[in-house]
Amino acid sequence: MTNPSAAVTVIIADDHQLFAEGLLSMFAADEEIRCIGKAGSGEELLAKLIHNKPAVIILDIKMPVMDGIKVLQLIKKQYPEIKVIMLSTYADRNTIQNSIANGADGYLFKNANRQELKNAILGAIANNPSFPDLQQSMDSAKERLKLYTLTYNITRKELEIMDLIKVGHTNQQISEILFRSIFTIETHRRNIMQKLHLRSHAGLTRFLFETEF
Amino acid sequence: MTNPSAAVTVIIADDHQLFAEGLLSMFAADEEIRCIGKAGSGEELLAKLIHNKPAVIILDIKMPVMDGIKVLQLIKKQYPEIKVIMLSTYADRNTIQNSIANGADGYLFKNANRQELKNAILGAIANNPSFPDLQQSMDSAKERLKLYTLTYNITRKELEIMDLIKVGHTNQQISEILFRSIFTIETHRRNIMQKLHLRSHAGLTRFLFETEF
DNA sequence: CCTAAAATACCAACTAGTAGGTATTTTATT
DNA sequence: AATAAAATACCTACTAGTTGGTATTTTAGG
Repeated sequence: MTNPSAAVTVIIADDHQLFAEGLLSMFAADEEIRCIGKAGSGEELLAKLIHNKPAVIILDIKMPVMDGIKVLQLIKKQYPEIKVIMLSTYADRNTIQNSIANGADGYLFKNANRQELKNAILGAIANNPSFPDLQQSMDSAKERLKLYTLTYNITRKELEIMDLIKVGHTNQQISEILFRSIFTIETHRRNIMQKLHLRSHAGLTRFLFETEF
Repeated sequence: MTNPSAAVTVIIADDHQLFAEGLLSMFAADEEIRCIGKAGSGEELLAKLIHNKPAVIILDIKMPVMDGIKVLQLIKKQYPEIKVIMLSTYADRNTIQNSIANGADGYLFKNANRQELKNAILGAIANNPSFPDLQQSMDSAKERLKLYTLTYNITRKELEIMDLIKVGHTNQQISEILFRSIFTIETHRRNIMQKLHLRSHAGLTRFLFETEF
């Protein structure tokens, strides 16, 4: 280490031990980043913070019982000086905006790479928060469409509706959001289910989450 | 390294780069295990295997487009000598049994720790596959019940029904599985939704997946 | 410009789940 | 043995989603 005192201290909160331990080893040899702990739940993290305050927290959004956004709120209320980077498996516009609204200092996907995570950490302490860019989101949406088109022949509109179904909207709500007749939405939905070989709404929701759609 | 030639070669297949890279660094300093690659999808993995055969593959079950079980089948068909350890976020009895039926050499949860993963890898090459134990599953079910009871006051029966809902069963099907009246299931479901402050089936399914229930 | 695919819209009959009730039986705990 | 919680069961009216049709308009590609 060239300058150990300058290393950014980090705590990782993720309910998957393997993931948390992986990140720990990832930065074990890093001079700029020093992981000083991990937590398997929001509760555990908050307890740890009482005696051990890092510069940055890497916070998984999807955790049992207390979700990441709630934990973010509590941290920012009690320790506004600690930077928090949210980690998520997928891009939900709502969650991203919620994170921003609650003072997160970054938002990263789990399929980011090591360098991107490091940049996010260093960016956070430099008051340079990084969030998924609109343009980039569009690109990944295109990627996804291409993928789904190839395997299931899902069209642009169908994908759009799948997103809205995943967020939990009913056909009625979707029809209002898209300014279309509910019959149109029903038709799209029917086509989606046919293409994915599904038979029920539950099956569709299941598919959307299981494939990390 | 005391004996480099004896190191078990491993390839990791997971669509989350951070996770895969984390595991790579995790065993970077390990003498017994040598990670020789990673893949972000089933397709990428299969392509890699043509020129680069490891002793063990660590295979995430939940991957876009081609799911882990399908990948497992293809691997075992073409390269029966390669050991495959399945990785999953949660314990779905069906998936575990499917993995066993298709010749997997182990099944691990993502909230296992480093040592458990290492044991699974070494166990796999020693023809000593490790799968979630029935007794252990029961214990984790109890843990989960305790957790949900504390936060939401979910009862044993309600938890049982939540499991069946998650798998995609309708009230009718659940009533047949449990030999109970459909009215009973409806009542339970209503109580579940009330306790979790949810208003629709979609919301419930969403909850079940988002909280990694 | 033509054409095929995609998106739009509608109808009717049906199945599944929700909401607001009530009420009995079973099980666990003092 | 008393009691409280949990599990069971039923009814009605209602909302949401499914299925099997049909048909028109828009859009993108050759």
